[in-house]
Amino acid sequence: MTVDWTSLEEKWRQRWHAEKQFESDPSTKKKFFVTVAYPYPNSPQHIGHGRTYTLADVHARFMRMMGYNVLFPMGFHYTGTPILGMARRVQENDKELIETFHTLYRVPEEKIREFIEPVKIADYFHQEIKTGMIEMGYSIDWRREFTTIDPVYSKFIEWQFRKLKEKNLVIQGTHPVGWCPKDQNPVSQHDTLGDVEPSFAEYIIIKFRYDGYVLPTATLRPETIFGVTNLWINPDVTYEIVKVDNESWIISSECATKLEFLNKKIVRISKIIGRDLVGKKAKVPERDDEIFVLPATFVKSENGTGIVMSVPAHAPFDYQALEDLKKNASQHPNLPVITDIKPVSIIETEGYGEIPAQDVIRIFQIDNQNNPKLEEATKEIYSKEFYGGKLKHNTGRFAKKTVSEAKEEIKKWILASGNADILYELNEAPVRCRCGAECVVKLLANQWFLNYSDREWKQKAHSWINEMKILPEEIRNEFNNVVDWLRERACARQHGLGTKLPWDKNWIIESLSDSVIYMAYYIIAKYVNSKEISSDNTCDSFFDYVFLTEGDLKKVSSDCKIKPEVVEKIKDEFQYFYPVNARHSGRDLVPNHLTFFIFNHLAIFPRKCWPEEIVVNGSVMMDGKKMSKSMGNIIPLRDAISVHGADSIRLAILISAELLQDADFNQEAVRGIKNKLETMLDECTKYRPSKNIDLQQEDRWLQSRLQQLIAKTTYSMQKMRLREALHYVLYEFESDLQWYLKRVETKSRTDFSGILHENLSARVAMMSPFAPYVSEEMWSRLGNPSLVSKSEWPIPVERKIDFQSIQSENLLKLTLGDIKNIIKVTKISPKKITIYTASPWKVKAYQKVLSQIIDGQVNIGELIKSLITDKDTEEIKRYPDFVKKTVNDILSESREERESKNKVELIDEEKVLSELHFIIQSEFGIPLRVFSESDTNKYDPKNKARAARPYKPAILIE
RNA sequence: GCGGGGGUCGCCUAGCCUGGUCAACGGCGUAAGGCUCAGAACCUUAUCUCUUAGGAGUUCGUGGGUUCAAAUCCCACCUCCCGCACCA
Repeated sequence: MTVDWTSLEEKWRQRWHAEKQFESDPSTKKKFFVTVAYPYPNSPQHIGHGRTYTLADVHARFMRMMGYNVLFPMGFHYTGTPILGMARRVQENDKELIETFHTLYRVPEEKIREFIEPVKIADYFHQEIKTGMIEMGYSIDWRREFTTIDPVYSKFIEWQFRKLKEKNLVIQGTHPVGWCPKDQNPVSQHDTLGDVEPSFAEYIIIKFRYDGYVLPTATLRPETIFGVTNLWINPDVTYEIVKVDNESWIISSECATKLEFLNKKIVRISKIIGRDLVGKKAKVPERDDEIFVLPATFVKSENGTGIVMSVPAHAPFDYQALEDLKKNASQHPNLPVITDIKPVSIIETEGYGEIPAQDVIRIFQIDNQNNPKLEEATKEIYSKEFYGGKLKHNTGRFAKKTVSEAKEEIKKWILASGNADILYELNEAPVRCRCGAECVVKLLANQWFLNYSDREWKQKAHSWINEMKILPEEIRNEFNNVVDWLRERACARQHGLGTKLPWDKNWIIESLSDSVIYMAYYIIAKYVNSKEISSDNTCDSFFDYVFLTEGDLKKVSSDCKIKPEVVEKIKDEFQYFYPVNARHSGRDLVPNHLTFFIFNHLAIFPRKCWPEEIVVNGSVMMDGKKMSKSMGNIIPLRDAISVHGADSIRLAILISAELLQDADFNQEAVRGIKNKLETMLDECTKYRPSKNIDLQQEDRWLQSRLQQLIAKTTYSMQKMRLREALHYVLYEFESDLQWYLKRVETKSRTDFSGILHENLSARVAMMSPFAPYVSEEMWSRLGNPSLVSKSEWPIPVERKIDFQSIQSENLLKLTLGDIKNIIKVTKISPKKITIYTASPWKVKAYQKVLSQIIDGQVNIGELIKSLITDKDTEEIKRYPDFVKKTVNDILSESREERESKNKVELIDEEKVLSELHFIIQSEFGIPLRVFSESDTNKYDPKNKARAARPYKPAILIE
């Protein structure tokens, strides 16, 4: 039978919708508030996105069945810059992007044309993603939907930021960014040609002085000031004399431009050619001596200031330039000093000699200053010395410090005396903006930051992280690490969609900062959507009242012009649903969003509203490979749904890995699951409830197993070990069913329909959070008029577990297995089979051994001793192997099994095993006889009976 | 470099915290058989090596150690992946 998944899903979706299944309002029930990080609508969602949402949905559905009033809402994060960049690219007719919209995302032509407007892009993918979520069967309360550019949301964010500012957690500072001088805008990766991330490094400008002028050099290694022997200047470059904040600097003209963007006041005075400076003497700051300015061709005007300080002992370029100069000393008759210049070693590093620069130059076989390998040599020595180097005695008070710690101190020291400054330099210059202009680094003045460096705030975050529930447990430590290294974070930018900073309208609140407490807004959104409140009503006192229960109801009501009962209702709803009970997200959000989420909740809300639990999941791989556009292996979720159906996808994603692992999605697995579901669905029409049958052993067994499976599945669900839970529901149930059917069929029974119905019903109920659509269908085919998503999660009943039957059926299975094994190994075709159960004294001995093992005694010698002293079991002497084998038998079973056997005490093996003849008869068509080892009249031609042990009968096959 | 997570029987994965349940779950793949006109699907069985009696041997990145007992605990090493910021 083939199933029409599309219409099956549609049918149940409509019923859920009609019955308002997932809309939740405050009630007298316990609540459970589960949220997921909302999507950024700049593309349709793919299988990978589906994982987090599916996980959260399963959680929501499970808790609903456990009797909670579950709220699972969804919003859309419009704030941010990527959509802006995309709109610009559409306007510029970017072929690649339009092609992606066309073929991969299948956006209609007329829509693409609208995409020059950023909000249209967001709106389009918003609807696309929402439809996908509905199709996936997510049990979302859509009345609470919103976007982050809704006016009321902005009011809410303004409130949030005023609160943070009141608490001094928003501070102001200066911050460098990649910048397009033409667009007058910061640039990120999306804005550059070739999508280069405009990264930059901080250089320290060190001011050497000559004749009233400053000769600045830029370096990454301020600590090497102690090893400077000379300056390098390019004799052929024309430098500029520039007034920089009341000093006269001699720098390249490129450098002058860079400085302008770093908020320096620049006045260009005149020019000077490099060679005119050669041979001059410059004063070294912080050192009471002078050095010569020497010529070098490796010096480029576009790098740094165009002047370089020379540290030949530790910088390969400098060493080589000096060597080159010495070789050609005859060409510089006016510079007799050059032969006297010697490298000054100031850092010692394991693996290097006195002059590390010389060492690397030898290793890299470099012979002149224009050799490209010098770059590599420089990098190597830099990193080795930075992490492993120590400053020598000739570095004053910094002696003996490691380079990594001294660097920062020395920088501060020189800066403090006014002999240094800071220059930012793009790492991979030139970086070009999409508009074509070359990017620079701009120092944005008065940038706003969230002060995650705040000691007290960090402390608070740490202690809550240690207290809250975090799944999986392994990730808790990572949160603590993040809190430790987090520092000030820019929380506003100058372009993008979003809310303006309330006290400084030039800034827009950045997207990772306006998405940290929005779960509270889901309560508000319902009333915005129902038009009961609007942005005219929502002032700070309203939020104070609803979220913090601060202020006076009457005053709030008149301030906001909302009826007091409405204000009160909203407040009560918030107070009912908050805190967030579970927040789900991918692990990529641990170092940012999830941690900010904790920080901000602690800052703004009272203790009772702090989030209770975070659940983190890994990502999804496609056939073992990372998903990426360039690999072309991104499958839009909606495409996958139309091919495989939502349920199969949900199961495939969840069953392939535990929480934190990357899940692998592959087509074969999905198909397998789909077939399995179809078979199961078929089964659900076969069985009907029935009463009053005579329960046989296998019936009691199946019922007991059901209880055990319910207990195990429930436990796994509570730990969010969904793979494991699914495993029980899909596979362990299956194998139990298989055995049961074999048993009843070989016994030619016809009265078991009710038993299977009971079993299947529980199974379907437990499957419904995972595969909601098909479970509804199964549920209804099993004869239930109501919805399974509204049903109760099965409760395991311990007293329904009959350990006797469990042991009995196990004995049958094991014995059957042994018989098959013997037949396989001996390759005989059996004519008849005889089974011998162990003598009563062996059973006694077994029980003694078992109970002693449970008490922790595994020493075989001790066990034998205690058995011999007991008259009932003294016969053990004649069977030296018995104890060892029995101990092994017992140890090779689970603790559970042992306990269970210990509880049962003894089963009548002879009686149990006689049941086996049904199966033997049906499978081999031969007779089976059972004797006790102690039966003196037994048929035992090969003397096999003596090998019998409890739970391990002896077997004779002829 | 710092921080985090891995390396398991063809592939993907579970087990590791709390040592004996482990030749190690399950899925995929492969092979044989059943069902079928045939196929798909489904079901059964097998899938480290050896074995004419239910057994034995060698395995869980490598090398040591602890223990009656180690995939699991400890130490060292090799190796792969991810994050390191103003970007969602």
